[in-house]
Amino acid sequence: MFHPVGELDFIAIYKHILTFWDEHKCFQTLVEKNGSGPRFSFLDGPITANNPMGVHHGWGRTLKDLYQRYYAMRGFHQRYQNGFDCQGLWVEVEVEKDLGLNSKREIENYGLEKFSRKCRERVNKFSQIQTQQSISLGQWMDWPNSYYTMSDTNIESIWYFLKVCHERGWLYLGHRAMPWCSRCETSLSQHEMLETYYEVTHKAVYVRFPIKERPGESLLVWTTTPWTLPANVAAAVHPELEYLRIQAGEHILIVGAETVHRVGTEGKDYRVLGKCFGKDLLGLHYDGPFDDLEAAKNIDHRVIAWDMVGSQEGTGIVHIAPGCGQEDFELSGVENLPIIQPVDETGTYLEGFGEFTGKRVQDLQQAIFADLKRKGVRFKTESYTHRYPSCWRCGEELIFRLVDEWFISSEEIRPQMREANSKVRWVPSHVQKRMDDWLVNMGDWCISRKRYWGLPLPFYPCKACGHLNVIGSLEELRERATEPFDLPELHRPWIDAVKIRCEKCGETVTRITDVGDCWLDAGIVPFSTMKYFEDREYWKDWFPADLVLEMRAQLRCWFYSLLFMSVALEKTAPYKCVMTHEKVLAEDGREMHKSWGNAIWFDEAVEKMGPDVVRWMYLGQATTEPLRFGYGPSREIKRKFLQFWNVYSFFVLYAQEDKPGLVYDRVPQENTRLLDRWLISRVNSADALIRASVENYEVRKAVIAIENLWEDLSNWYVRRNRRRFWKEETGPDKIAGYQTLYYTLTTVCRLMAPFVPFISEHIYQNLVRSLDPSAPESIHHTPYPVCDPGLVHTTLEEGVAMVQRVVSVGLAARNAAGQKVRQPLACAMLVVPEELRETIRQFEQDIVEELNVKETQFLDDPGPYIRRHVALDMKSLKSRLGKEAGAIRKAWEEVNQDDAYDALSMGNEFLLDLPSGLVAITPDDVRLAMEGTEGYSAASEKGVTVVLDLTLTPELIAEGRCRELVRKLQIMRKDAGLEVSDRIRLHLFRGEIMDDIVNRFKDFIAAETLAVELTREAPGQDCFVRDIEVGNDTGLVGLVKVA
RNA sequence: GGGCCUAUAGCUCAGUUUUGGUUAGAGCGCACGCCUGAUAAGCGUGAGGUCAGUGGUUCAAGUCCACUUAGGCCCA
Repeated sequence: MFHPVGELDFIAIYKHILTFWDEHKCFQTLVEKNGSGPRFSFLDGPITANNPMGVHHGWGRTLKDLYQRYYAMRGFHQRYQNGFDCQGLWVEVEVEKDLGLNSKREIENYGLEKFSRKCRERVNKFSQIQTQQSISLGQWMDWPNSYYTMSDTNIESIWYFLKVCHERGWLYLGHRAMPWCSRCETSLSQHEMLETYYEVTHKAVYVRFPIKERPGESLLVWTTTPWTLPANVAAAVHPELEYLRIQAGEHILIVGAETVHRVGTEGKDYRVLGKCFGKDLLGLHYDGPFDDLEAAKNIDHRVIAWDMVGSQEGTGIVHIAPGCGQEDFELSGVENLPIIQPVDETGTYLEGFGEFTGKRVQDLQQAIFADLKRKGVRFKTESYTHRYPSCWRCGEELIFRLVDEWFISSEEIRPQMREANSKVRWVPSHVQKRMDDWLVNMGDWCISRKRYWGLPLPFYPCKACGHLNVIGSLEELRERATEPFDLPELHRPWIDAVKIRCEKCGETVTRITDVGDCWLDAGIVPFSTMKYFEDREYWKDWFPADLVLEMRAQLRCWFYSLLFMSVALEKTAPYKCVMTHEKVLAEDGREMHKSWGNAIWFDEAVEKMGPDVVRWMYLGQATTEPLRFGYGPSREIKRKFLQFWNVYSFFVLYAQEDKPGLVYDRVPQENTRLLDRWLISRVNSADALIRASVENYEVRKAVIAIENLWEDLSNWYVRRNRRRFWKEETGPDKIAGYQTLYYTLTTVCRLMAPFVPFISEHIYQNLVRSLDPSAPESIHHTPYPVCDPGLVHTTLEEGVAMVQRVVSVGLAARNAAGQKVRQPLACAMLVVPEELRETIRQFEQDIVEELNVKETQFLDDPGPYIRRHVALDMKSLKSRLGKEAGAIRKAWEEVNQDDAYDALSMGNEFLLDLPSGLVAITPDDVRLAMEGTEGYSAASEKGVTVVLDLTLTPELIAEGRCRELVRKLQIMRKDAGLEVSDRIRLHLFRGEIMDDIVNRFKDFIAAETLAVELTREAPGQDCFVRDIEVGNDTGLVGLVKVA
């Protein structure tokens, strides 16, 4: 039979169950069991195997596991392939830190071969750690079969993709200004700019550009990046904006009309001389601030038109340096501007920049300012706070510089991607529009990185003939290589040694040294991991994925690269549905931050809360809102589980005694009570709701449905049925009760199983497997329960809900009258909806017991028993009617409250006759209250009114005192340290009340307190003794355990 | 400057679409109490809301529409 149930210990349970699954190979059994089932294709987004997992990873992983487990219980065959993202700057930067390296030069000195080995080691180490962490969260995956984006297969698949792009003419080497990290010495692509903008305060400078054609007059230009001034070639104005010619001190300046206030303090120290439009300034020439430098010597600085110039920004005149900004660079094409590239990869000034040469951008500010001052063109400086991008990896502020990078053109594919996106189901739906916005705005995809540990781009540009050779596979590389090779892996530096023959001219060609954007690595996985090249039939079975699920930030990373590559290769989206979730915050609503002390580590969360609690926290949260993760919420969750656990514990406690013949997976049919059928109905209607919610990606709804089921099970079914299980004999009624509870507990566990795999397995093992060894070995091998509509009784569920409300309202009426529940009352009169009377009548006994009344009656009209009272809401009246409110209050004292109540409670207005005329009082102006008339107490809520008859007969009073006495005896039993089943001898000594009560209720008292002997003699030395007070009487009581 | 999301009790959040409809709900916290055969558990009652604001549609708006404000996210 069952094992006794101890305390709820999530940690012990999960550890035990993990071992159990492992020893019994439960996951493998599941995969085999569903091997011939319909397919559910889930595609796992690769997690970067670079650090231990954080709690923010747990959300997605829990959702992923929920869906895989749910569809597994529904018999679906799945791949269960986990993925690791292995390449790119992420890994390099961490390895650099470990090795104490701090630049590309240091890496090269260290040796690329050793460096690549270290990167691989790191990935291997953390993929193992992350695997263990995921297992502890309960994730079931085919772990040994995880894919790694650094694998040769993955790399070759990307090569194929790149070759396809090349064949379509999409691939090109671009020369552009890119956001650049001078520490990592690489550019950042558009999607790497995500979450890289921070509030930064910079020193901004106003600089004069003296106009050649107008001696003594200058353009005033403002910039937050003074280091770019040596690269200035032009000044841009908006042709349609108004500009002012002003006298400021000794200078005459040209400034935008709307920004002129910046020139001085509140406009006091300048004088307007004239005005003009931007177009009037076009073509003017000016002296650049650094014309003395070799690199800027022959530049012809002029004023150009640009309609992106904002009227509020800076001075309305924009400094243009095409070598230092993307928009500036684009403008240089339109305006045919020269381009000055001031810095190298490390942000160091190149030759030709005088004293700046050899210095880094970050260290130059003072020198530039000093130089500008010396030349007399520095107008003023100011601190300026704005959002500025920094490197997402190392935190270094980014600069913009001109670089050669490889791009995939997005013009041709853009409409196809938008079309494909329109067929995808996004959860939540508005993300689809986000994706479309992103696609509309996406620039060409910059795929090259000037780094080491990454996908080697298979580009072999021929210096002799200019032809670009793109290799599409390892086999092709072998065929075209100048000599045979043996590579340990497709990575730098090994691959760099391979040279090929140009297919055009036959010249020997070397690979470019660039590696690829890591989103290429991740975007190819629907092909590389689904046997696109080896087994097309298999691929067709699994592509496109039914579900992809990641945090929303993946929109322009993984979701984007997946879509791009899949549309390029197959003209279709690789996913049918994409579910996204928001980010995880600390309990206080802020980001988790080590230094703020609000961070919780993943391992710590699992070890302290238990994985089931962690999962419940994730699954109970709307995926559209950030999750607040913390110990406070986890305690609340544990309490909810405890409610269910206690029912389980209660059931096992009694079932072990009585050993009723229980049958797994059978709905009790015979001898059931109405409340049994109600519970069975609740389970089945919840089942339907849970399934629908999960399948519609409304996981939270399912979680709430389960919690409500726990609540009804514990707080109504068990509460109302407890005495049924105390009975000595085990008759048909009791057996039906057991089977109902058994059916419910095991079914609810199976409903919960995909959500909380550990605790549900634990209970299943005890309730099902220990009883029926032929049942499936694991709860996760059982089919997900199917709602039987024939067992759902809507009227019954509504009726019980109404009974629950009657009880609640009745207790409120008791509370209002100050009558404790233990004092029996004669009658509760109920006003309830006509159509539910019949159902409610069947539960009269429940109402009678819960409210402790002798009987219930239905009432058509509570009128004679209640007094209505309408209180004015003076605030509302004052705001609506002003001064009249006082007069209304006076007049209100004369109003018949019943009439007013009736009118207002129906939502109508009530007309009040004032000397000044009729005033309409609306339901918003009042508060409706109800109280019992003399001798009655009443309360009302949502269509239910309960009137209690408060009249106490001597008989009722005596019974109340008896219950009081019994209660105090029970406390004594507990204080005496007795077990609940211990039998006692009871001494009721002294006190008149005893005589009366004992005479009337002797049997009742004996039964309730398990007294086998009840005596009026004085308690002896062996007794636990106490003076107690009942009503106005006191007495001496003793009790002692008897054998 | 453009787009998307959010705003409900002290706190954390349901409810809002499909389908506008009685007195807007829960948990936590707080106050008071009950129960004592689930017991280092369980339960009840209460206080606490101008449903961000304004306007509109409607017999009827927390719910639909428009605008405004505040916060968040994204783009530029």
